Amino acid sequence: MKKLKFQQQFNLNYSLNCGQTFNWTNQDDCWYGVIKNDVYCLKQDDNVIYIDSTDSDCINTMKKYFRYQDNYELIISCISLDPFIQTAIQNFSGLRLIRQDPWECTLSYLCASNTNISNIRKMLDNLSKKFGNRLTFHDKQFFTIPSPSTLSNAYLSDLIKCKVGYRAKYIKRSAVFIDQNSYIFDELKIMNLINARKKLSDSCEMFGVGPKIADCILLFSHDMLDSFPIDTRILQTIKQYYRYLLDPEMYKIQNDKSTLTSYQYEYLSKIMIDYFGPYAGYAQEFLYCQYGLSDKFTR
DNA sequence: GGTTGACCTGG
DNA sequence: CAGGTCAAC
Repeated sequence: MKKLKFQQQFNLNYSLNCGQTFNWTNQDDCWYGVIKNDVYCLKQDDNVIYIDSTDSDCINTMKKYFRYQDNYELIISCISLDPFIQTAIQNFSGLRLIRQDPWECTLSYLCASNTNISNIRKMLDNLSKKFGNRLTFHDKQFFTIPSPSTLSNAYLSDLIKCKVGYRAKYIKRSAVFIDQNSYIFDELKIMNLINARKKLSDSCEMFGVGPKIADCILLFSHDMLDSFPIDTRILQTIKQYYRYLLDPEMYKIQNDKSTLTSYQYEYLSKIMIDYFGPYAGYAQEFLYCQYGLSDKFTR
């Protein structure tokens, strides 16, 4: 059992359970999860997390994963720009962005289109059980996220057995591409957000990755903290609380079709990033969580 | 270039 | 209807 003490605010439950990552489970008063080829068991007490793991270097892994070096106070003060987000920040104080492995993140969000969080969890779980490696820890079974190489060799029919539906062909094709071109993730890291998003979403090789999923990949696994993914929740939030930021021309976004055209997406993204600044991605995560709260009361 | 409908699956 | 994207107008 090792300890990691955070100097600034940190909340493990919010960070693991806010819809950024989908392969952590809470069992026996402990968060269990797999990163690459290791199992981690995490508990929080005040600003300390207690780590039990198969990874001998787990402290450093956790520091990276939970963005230990981010200046949390500074980031929060930069995005605390209006009463609405201030409320969200208070409600989810200690929520942090997570730095995921690029492929694990890509696979997760390939599963995420037009479905809900519990279903994303199930799809990833099915894929890991069928194609991942089995690990045993604390007398429990865990499975690694399957590699691009494994999934590139998978039959479409076996992917479909994992209940991923029409996403099977996205997963297969993207796995084939990443298996042979894994350097693309390094190329993306030195690009700016606009170009990186374009490269990911325009590439027909990254089949199934549009602008929204591209933004998630860039925010959660490429350190692009200005990325501001716009999903249905965020779109509703913008309509309700940030409409005043939009050009009058763009008011037509009010028509209640839930999906955005790529043009509308890029426009809204620019507006929100201009507003929230270089840490817009943190703002997005607070707004996403806040919507989860208010949704239950207003609908 | 901007719209529209189909799409696996589960609650 | 849910953390969207693709293919056809």
